[in-house]
Amino acid sequence: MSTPITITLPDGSAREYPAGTTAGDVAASIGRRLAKAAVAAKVTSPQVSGEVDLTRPLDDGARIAIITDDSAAGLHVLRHSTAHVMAQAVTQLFPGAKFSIGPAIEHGFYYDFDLPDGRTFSDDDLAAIDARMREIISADQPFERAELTPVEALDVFADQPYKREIIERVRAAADAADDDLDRGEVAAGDVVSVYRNTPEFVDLCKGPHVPSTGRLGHFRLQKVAGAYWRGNEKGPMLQRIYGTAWESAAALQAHLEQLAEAEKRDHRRLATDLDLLSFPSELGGGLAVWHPRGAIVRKLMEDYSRARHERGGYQFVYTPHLSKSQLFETSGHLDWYADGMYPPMEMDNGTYYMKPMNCPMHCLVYRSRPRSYRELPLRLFELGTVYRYERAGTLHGLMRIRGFTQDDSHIYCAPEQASDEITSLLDFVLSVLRAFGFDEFTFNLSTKDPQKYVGADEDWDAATEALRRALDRHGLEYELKDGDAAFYGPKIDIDVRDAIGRTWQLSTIQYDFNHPERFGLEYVGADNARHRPIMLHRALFGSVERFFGVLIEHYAGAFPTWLAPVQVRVLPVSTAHEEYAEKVADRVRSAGGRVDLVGAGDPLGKRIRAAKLEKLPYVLVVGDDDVVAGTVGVNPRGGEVERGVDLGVFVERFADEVAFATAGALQA
RNA sequence: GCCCAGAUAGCUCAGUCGGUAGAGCAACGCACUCGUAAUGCGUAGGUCGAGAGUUCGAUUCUCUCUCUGGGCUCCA
Repeated sequence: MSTPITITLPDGSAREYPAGTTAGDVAASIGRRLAKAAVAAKVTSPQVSGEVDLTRPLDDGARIAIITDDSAAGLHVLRHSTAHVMAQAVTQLFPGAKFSIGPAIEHGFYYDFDLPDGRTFSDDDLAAIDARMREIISADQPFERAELTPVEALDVFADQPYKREIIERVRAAADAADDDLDRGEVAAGDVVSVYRNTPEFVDLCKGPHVPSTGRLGHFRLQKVAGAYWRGNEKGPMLQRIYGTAWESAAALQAHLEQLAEAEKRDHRRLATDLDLLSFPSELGGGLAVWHPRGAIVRKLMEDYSRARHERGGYQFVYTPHLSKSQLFETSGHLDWYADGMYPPMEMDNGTYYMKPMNCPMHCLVYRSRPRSYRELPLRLFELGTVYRYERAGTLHGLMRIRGFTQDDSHIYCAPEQASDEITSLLDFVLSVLRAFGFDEFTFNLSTKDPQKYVGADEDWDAATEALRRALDRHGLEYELKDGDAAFYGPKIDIDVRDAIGRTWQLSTIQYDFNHPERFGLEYVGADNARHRPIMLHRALFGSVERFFGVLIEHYAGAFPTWLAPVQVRVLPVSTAHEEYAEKVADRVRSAGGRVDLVGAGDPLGKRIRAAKLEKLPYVLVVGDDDVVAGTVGVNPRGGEVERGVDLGVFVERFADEVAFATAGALQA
């Protein structure tokens, strides 16, 4: 027998094992539960570093951590392995199918296929593929790893052109660093790793995988979609199947319920159900009309925004929706975003465009007269409606729309003021978002896209530094998004987490030294010399329409009382109580409440039900007792019914609740 | 823009193997006058998304367009 090897566990303890021991053996030696939950291992040794299969023999001196199925890394392995099973099922059911890539993604996996004769998948096909996958899982096929040279691998995948292309690319590009897609598919260097399940089915893959298909099973195939090979819209369109996979039936079930919950909250459905707005096809895609119920919420959002900006030292401006092309030539938008703008309108004295952004117009306001350093920072605010020609396939309810209104501000300041301004801006943004019920945020710092930028590198560096400093001053964690900046400068984007854990990108703070340059903006400094200001673009809601959509989903249509289209509904028990009900409604109305009344035509239970389906914050039921005592029966949304509440007491409580919610705007 | 799937009453959906359509809810009317999530009966409501083709006849089959949904790509 060869000499034993020493393995170090995550707690620092070292154990001895016979040579040839695998990560799976180590897991088994620690405990049955661990062995059962193990899907792969993370190993660091002189020879290997990274995630490996449980079946891989360990080297002497290796440090090892078992990856279990409920960890992020473990789920990734399960999903990736399930993707392989799906590919095998498809190649069996559709002879001649070519398979390309099949990674694990958040919550699941997908795999892209090219079916013979341009065939496409149907829903029936999905059911058949699902059934075949379950057979493969029952067969408990092993995932056997092999490492090949690229030449050998090309031979193995002789009839798989996409796999060959990946292998060729990896072989050709020693600098494959720019191609994450491919690196996920094969091992690094000049070794190509493959995983074989059966004599017939082998797939190119970096691994690791579960030891055998029997380890899988808690999955569901979800949908078929088209997807471009390598994401290139000029390339071939492949057939993609998405699925979700989890470590247990319970986790799968929980995820499916989460999806159902998200569907129930879909703002497009709720907008129809609650009569908030609609997208008439006569208008064209991505254009909405606001019904009274939606419009009142929007008005409240905008009123709140205006009140906050007024107190925040902003000055309000208005600018038109159209401009001659010259403006967008000056701003650079026609150079960079002509494709995203509505087509030009030729008119007698020139070419006009719908505005895709407000900033060029605001620059004209700035430039309308000489500016002094004493005016800076100059904060211009506008609820400015812009139009962008979003491609037809990208439109999505209020979330992606062609005409929308930005709560848009451009702050002109001296470069040395920028850092302070951004710092206080962050406070302002978060305070407004909190007022709408969001309290978890994530921050992204987007830096220069080397392919798409204007301006000097030193300016970019200084601007990025100013943003970074502001984030640091707040002690905020942020993610660096390399290359995600706008062409004119770096930015901070703020995402919020909603009630069911989804994140939405809403606010943005962008640093721009380019527009002031292009528009020749200046101010006279204390030194009596001319200086160039910098400009901060910022939006809190981003788009009022989109923000409204997010609010609908966040609250599932049950808006907080201060935002609810109808806050209080009064229901007389019978017609005899209608006169008193009118009095109650008047009283609530004069306290500023949005109130309505539904007479006793329908049974009370039916009227209550209707009010609940409309998600109204308060239903007031009034009957004989109330007429006599001057009270109301209060049925609050999500709470217990309270009979005999004094009308004055209810009105006071109600007014307090609304005042508290909007306190941020009312305080200085 | 590309791939796939759709579009029937205000909403959710059924149906027509080619002979111009039906339910539930909503609306309206009548009766009921009721104390906290669906009272009963009745009435009305549809160019079956738009246009063209095939056919004696098209909502149904074919094509084009528009819009919608899921993806891809894009997103100042």
